[in-house]
Amino acid sequence: MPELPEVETVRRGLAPVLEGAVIRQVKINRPDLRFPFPDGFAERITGRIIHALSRRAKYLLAELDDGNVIAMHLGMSGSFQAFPVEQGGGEPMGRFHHPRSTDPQHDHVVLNVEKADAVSSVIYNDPRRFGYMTLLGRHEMDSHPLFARLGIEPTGNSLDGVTIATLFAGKAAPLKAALLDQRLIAGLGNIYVCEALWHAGLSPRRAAGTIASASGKASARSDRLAEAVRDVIGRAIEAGGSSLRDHRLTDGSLGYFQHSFNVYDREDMTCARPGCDGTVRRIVQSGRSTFFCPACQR
DNA sequence: CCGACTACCTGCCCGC
DNA sequence: TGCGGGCAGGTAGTCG
Repeated sequence: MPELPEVETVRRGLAPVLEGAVIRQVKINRPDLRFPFPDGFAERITGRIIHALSRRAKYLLAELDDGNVIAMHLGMSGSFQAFPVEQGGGEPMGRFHHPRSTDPQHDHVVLNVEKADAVSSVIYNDPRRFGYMTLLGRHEMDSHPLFARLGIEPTGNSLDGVTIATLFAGKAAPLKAALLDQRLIAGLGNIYVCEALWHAGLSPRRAAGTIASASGKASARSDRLAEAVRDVIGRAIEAGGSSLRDHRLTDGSLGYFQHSFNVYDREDMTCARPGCDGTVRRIVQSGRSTFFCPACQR
């Protein structure tokens, strides 16, 4: 599922429930996701207060009051949903499968949290288990292997034509691969790379090093690409991400950016660019589908 | 170092 | 209806 816009959507959905909440109970339904949970994971986060829920690239970060950070990656199929828990009667805090969970088989982690006397269950579901969670010290963030080599965020103003020209200078790899490389720009995935290249009118097969001017500085191409990336990511976040298959917001509703796709999953359809009569093609690059219009993406 | 490829895991969809 | 193959939003590890 999730690229940066989906993770940011999850963060915005969970923040009101988690920020300022105390973790009352943690249930881990299996020893591992993609990687084993750290030793004592459940015990070490139980009783902690979550000061802030932030995001770096495709990682969700729960910053705890003891200086540790829970880093969570959703892999391909991870999702969170938050449910209010009725209090009084029964033992709601002890419940693992929430009655409203639609896929209890893959509910791997349940956090019961309390904030202002309201109790919520926050459930992590992940059928393919490519996601993972770990716990690290706040001050380890810059040196930790998961984060040390992450590139710049594609949001805000940090990504401009100069930056992207510099990052891609001398690269023989195709633009598609360079944009997916988390060490250069962190947070893009298959969908939004395809969409950004379409908006920029650039071929996914073009060598990344060729978007700079002859002197290696920013060019019309690098400016266009930087703007396309920022614009696609920004609009996708506003739309609540893209809901393919199973991606849902934390309240169970659907994002709607998939209705704004111009090339992704549109093989054989006519190019959406006004005045272009090209046909969207699907090719495979480094083992992954790329969708693009050969007529207007050069 | 770079770039291409494989593996990880489950579910779904399509064609036969 | 059942079955095999291909495909899926990510990335760590390996290999040339």
